[in-house]
Amino acid sequence: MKMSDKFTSFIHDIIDQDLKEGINSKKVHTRFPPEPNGYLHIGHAKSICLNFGVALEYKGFCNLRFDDTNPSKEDVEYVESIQEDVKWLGYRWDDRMYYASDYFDKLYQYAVQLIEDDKAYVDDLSPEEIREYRGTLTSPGKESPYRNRSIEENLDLFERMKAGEFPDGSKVLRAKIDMVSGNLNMRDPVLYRIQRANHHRTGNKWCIYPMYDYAHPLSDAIEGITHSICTCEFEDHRPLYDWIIENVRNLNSRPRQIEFARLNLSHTVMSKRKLRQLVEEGYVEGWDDPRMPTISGLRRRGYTPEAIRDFCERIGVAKAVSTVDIALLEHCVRQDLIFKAPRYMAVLRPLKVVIDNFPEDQVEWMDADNNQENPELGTRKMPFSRVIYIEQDDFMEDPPKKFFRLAPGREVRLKHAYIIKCERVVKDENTGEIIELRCTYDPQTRSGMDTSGKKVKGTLHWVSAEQAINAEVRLYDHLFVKDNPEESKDTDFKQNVNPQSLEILKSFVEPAFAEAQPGGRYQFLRQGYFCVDPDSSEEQLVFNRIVSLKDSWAKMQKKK
RNA sequence: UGGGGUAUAGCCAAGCGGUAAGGCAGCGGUCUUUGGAAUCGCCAUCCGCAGGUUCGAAUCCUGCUACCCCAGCCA
Repeated sequence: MKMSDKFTSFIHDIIDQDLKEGINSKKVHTRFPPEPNGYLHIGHAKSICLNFGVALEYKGFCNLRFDDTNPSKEDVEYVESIQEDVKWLGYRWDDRMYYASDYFDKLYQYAVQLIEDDKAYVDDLSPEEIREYRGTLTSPGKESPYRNRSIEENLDLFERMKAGEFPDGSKVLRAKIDMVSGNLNMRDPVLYRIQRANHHRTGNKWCIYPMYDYAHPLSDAIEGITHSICTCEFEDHRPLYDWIIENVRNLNSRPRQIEFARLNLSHTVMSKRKLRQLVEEGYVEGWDDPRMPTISGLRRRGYTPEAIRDFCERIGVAKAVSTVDIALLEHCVRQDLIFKAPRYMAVLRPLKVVIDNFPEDQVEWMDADNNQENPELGTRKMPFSRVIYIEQDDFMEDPPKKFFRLAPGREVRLKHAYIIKCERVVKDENTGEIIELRCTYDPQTRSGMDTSGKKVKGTLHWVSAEQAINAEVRLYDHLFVKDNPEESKDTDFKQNVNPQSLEILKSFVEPAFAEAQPGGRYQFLRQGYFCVDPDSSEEQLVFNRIVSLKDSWAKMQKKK
């Protein structure tokens, strides 16, 4: 998609058509309807961007509605985190935050109406019996012996269900539709069940609760929703959705359900059940672990709302089952941060370098732009002195041909400073391990000066030892080693957890980081984008790697 | 013996009877005081398969095939 192209999809086509035909007074009103039973993830972000996005594009509205019809699974903890996540993504619902539970009274009245119209009945069959009577995918169901109770008896029984006269599970209210339908959802679906549970909003007022299939279309109609966008697994619920809308009297709006394919992302899992397992079995540290595809995890990792919105736009909306390459998500955040993030220096795996011809107690403050490509981010001073650190990877004692970095006898530029030459390698006598490098610098090559025509192949980042700040750096990688962790039905996805998804380093960062605040995002020059973690304290900065920079050297090495 | 849906490049995805957009990934060049960024170029003679209609088909018709969803008093 060209970035200038207007975002479009089959959903836009449907809306355009409805608008053309003047359906629903030519308004567009959507809703994002999470059940408050877990944390939101990137798949929900797709739905949020779609629903709020469509409303914005058509100058309509999008409601936030909690689908809280099953008190045994839901909790206020989740309604709070969901609001926070939607807000963080950049969407506003103003005063349009609702709960399906707001409509419990109305929903009850509508049910009474259906009974009066002989379209619903109270069934005494047990859950097991209902299942048996439902038939199977390939064989028809049969009608319940209670299906033909009189309207009066149904009315009485339903009222007594509500009054708490019957034990949990002993009776249900069912729609009277068609027990031989090829669509199982139409085989007299349950509308209400008896469940004594404390509801997070209505407390103990109710002991009967409506089912999703009943509550959802009616909630949509009550709110004047015009386009009720959901995922494909609800496609064969649509006839029931429409049946409810058509058979409840006096509804003044006709919402239309439209289905799209849910998001799958490579190298991760998306189902609430699996994410919960990762948390509970200790594969990650919590729902907001930076490796999690949850909104809270991505936020802590350092992803921006802009990047996530851009991602949701780029992946498009369609109905085919698909798995988006996580590289696209990573591309989006690099793209967003490229001009926004100050580019500072951090040496992740330090190697000591002594510059022998630099005066012992001298500190020279170098001018450094904060973002070469965005002058608006200003400049800072970087101390340069006799002892500095460079990256271990930036030195090789016996380098291959294409290695452009430091090696014995070779010269490289230190970004924002001087060109140095490696004169000598100092090793531990016993282990042979490289302890430090002795180098010399060329005073004529200070950054910005005429470098007397001197060209070097490589430019390194560095940190002056004396002024360096200690930091913990958390390097994150894909949570799973396989692009599809659930390769086949008989693989346990946890077998594919990446044992190297987190690497913790003790690093040195330049003094400019002294002012860094939790949530702050930076580019560590030549390495990637990093975000200050809330675990940071006065004593210790903690950084999360959001994403690495593209690295063609690493790629070359990998190919070999 | 059922019902619903989907098939266009490695991954997404436009396309709506006039001769295959775009993005990501990949590959190659230029440039570069980040092996980053930027920039230029390459990357489907072909649209799940087989027939048919048409001057002309990814688009229409017929028949296959593959994959996904559905038998909660979950959503």
